[in-house]
Parts: sequence; structure tokens; C-alpha cells
Amino acid sequence: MANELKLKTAESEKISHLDYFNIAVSVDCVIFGYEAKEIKVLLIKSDLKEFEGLYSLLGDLVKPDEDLTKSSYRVLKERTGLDDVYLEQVQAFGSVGRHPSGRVITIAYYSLLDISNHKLKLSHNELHWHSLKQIKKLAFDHKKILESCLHRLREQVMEQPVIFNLLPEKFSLRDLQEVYESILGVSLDRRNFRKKISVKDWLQDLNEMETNLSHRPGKLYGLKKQYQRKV
Amino acid sequence: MANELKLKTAESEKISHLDYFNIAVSVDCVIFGYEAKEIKVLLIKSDLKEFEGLYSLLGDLVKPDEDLTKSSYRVLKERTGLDDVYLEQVQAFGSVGRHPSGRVITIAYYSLLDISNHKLKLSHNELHWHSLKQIKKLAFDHKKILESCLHRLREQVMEQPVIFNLLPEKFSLRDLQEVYESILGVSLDRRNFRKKISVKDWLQDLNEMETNLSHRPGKLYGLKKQYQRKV
DNA sequence: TCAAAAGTGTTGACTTTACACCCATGA
DNA sequence: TCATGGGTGTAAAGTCAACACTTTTGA
Repeated sequence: MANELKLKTAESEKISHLDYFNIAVSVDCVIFGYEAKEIKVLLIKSDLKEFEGLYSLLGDLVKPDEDLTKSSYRVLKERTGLDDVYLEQVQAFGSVGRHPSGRVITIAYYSLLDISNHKLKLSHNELHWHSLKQIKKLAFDHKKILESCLHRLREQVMEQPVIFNLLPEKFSLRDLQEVYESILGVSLDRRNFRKKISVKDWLQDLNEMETNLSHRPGKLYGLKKQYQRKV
Repeated sequence: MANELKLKTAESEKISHLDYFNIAVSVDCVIFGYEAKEIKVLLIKSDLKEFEGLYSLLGDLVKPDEDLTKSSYRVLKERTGLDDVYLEQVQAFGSVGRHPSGRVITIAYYSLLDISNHKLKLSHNELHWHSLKQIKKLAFDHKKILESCLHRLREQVMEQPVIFNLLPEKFSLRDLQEVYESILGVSLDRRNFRKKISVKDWLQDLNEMETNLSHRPGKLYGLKKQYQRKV
């Protein structure tokens, strides 16, 4: 068949494409956390001379035998010690000049974790939580990446039960509302918020109350089992 | 400074990372078109022996000096002769085993074009439009990629004025409604549809009517200038 | 005059917003 | 008893869904 003649095997294709194997691929994680009623992002001081003094997202090159998600989990694990965090792919960034070391295409992920509950081993003293509003300039195109991840987070937060990853297992409705408010950058009506949440049917009433407060304690809730992500 | 000691230059980092430059990056384009009241996808017969007989999306490896979007436009141009089409990045796919030739991470794009208006030079006789419903198995993980692009298209279609890329410059409200219906896979009420569209204020009344019909002709509309994408 | 599709408005159901008072707790 | 925030309902506005008749055209 004429058709047969044109077919190449994977092996022959690999050889003819060797030229192209000089692009590196990385993952970058925008790790959002929530603490003291504020959304924060975990950043590390850049170790590249070109970006001296600037912070950057946590990322690493993808290993040849490693799935993209596996790479991102590895980055998270290496940097935070955690492997049960929420992680979602957002977008690839691949401008030619985005990395001074050469051609590096990066796949951006965002990740959510509860800062106060997990005690991070911030092993590295150049690794810190930064309030969203205080972040100005970042290394590489990381500011743009951060913005696109924040945008995605805002889209998802009312649709999907993801916000709970920022909170401890037990939380009050006020806690929950405050997280929404800080992500969306708006303030919400308490009664309407409670109605909207109760319609979604995400919450399990734990029959427990807040304690150690100098005012009337609120009920504690948890995310229903069926929405808890399996690691 | 202790700090200074740890800084590396981009050049030194490049060398130490050479090991990682053995992942290839490709773009794959899900090119949606609309013809005969149906959504179609442009596919090509796979030229890999491993996928003999199967069709695949149009894609190519990204060149080291080429932005991701530039790559996708190149694929489109090479395959369709068109360079004024809508293009949007959807997601990266990077499982280790997804490509038999080696490690290839692909960035998926979707693209929209009006089949009947643009006269494609389907230069290659293994390149054809396929109705969405008829597509069963595709080479690589392309079925999964197609599905995620379709999903994204469905999300965008009511939010953003993108659907017009599937239609000629002048169209009737019925034409428009039919495209929505075939993308969303539902049938819509004519009156409610018209109301919903008119609220968005995307359309320019062209003061022209359909012609050559054996029934009452409808008004023709175009997308307002301010929403037409600049190529 | 018939067949085919264009064009057009109203009602009821539902959703969203705005808004205020009493209650439980610890200090 | 006071300060603090918890908990709750209703009415008005807006949005969405369902639904039918008259008009225009060409054959």
C-alpha cells in the first residue's frame, strides 16, 4: 500500500526529532495559604543572580520519567513536607525569553493549604508566606503566573468545594465566610452567605461549638465526606 | 555575604540542568469548525505505525525559539492555510507514557473557524473534518484532549463572544442559535435565546436580510467591531 | 393559498438582594 | 450588664423558563 510507505515507527521519529529535545519543562506551584484572615502565597528567594533580591514561586524541572502532577507534588513535598494538599493545573507559560537559563516552558499549578493547621517545616530560611497584596515584583514571569492562578481560584471557589483546603477540619460559618471574602475581595452579607452555602449542601454539622471565645460561640462544621478529596 | 555564595548564574544553571533537556514539547490543536449545522473537528490520519488507522489532532513539536502560541499558529497555518483564527490555550497533558516516541509533553489549544467561509486548502488527503459524534478512538491521548477542549469551549461560549468565529461575517439569529445548540447539545427556546443574546449586546444589526430562501427571510447580524479579535 | 420560518410579550417560578432583631457567652 | 458576634426571615427586585400567534416570503 502507498499508505504503508509513509508510516514511521515511534523509534524512527524519535531520532529525527532529537533536535527538539532542548526545551526544558518545569512546574511552578502557586501555593495559597490562609492565616490571620489573609490569603498568602508561599515564595522563595530566587537563587538566580539575574533575579537577585526577588522572590519566586516554588518550582522545579520535570524529570523525564515523571508525570506533571507527580512533579508538582514533589515540589510541594520538598518545600512544605506536605503531600495531601489540593493541586490543580492552571496553564502553561512558554514565552521564549521567560527564563534566562534557556528555553523553559512551565506548567503552572495552584495549590491550597491551611497554614496554621499543617505545621510546615519551612526548612529553608528564604522560604516565606507573603500576603497577596504585598507582592509586587516577582522573578521570571511569576507575577503573571500568580495572577492567572488567582483568577482560576476565584472562578472555582463558588463552583467547587475547594476552599475548605484552606481551613482546618472544623470551622465556623464565620471562618468560612472570611475566607471567601478574602479570596474574592468583597464583603458578603452574613444571612445571604449562609443561605447560599446551605443550598450547596457541602457542610456537615459537627454538633460542636467554638470554645475559648469571649462571645457567643458558633457551631462548627466540616466538609462532608463525599467532597473530601482522596489523596 | 553568605547569601552571595548560593547565587548561581543562569549560565551555570543551564549546564547543571542539561540532563533535563530530554523532554520534548508539542502543541496540539483541536480545530473546531461548523458546517451543515454540525460541529466538526479537523483530524489527520496518524502517521505513526503504533496508531495505524487512527486519526489524531493536528500538532507539532515546539521549536526552541518559538513561543507556544506561535507554534500553534504555525500548525494552523501549515494545515489550514489560515492565520486569522481564534486560538485559546486549554491545558497541558504530560503523562509519561502518552507518546510512544518518548517523553512528549503537549499543550492543548482549541481553535474555531468557519468551514464554509474559509476555503481550506486541505492539501493533504488524510486531513478531514469529522463530526464530533462520530469520533470514537483517536491516536495518543487525543480523545481526552478533545474532550477537555470541548468542555472549555462549552464554558466559554455563553460568557465570551467566541462563537462568532464559527460563523460567516453575516448570519441570522437562527444560524447563531443553531451553533449554540450544537455546541451545547441542547435545544433552546427561540424567544428566550433572542432575549439572552440581545442583553449581551454583541450584535450589530446590518440592516440586511437573508436571500434566496423559500420562506420569510431573517435579518442579518454581525459581531460588533469592539468584540472582533485583532489577529 | 400553502409551507416554512421570522418576529415578538407575558406570566409564574425561582433566585438574589437588602435589611434588623433577639440570643448566648465571657468578662 | 455589657460587649461581641451568632443565628435567623421576609419582602422587593431581578432573572429565567414556558408558552402561541401573527407576519413575510417564495413556490
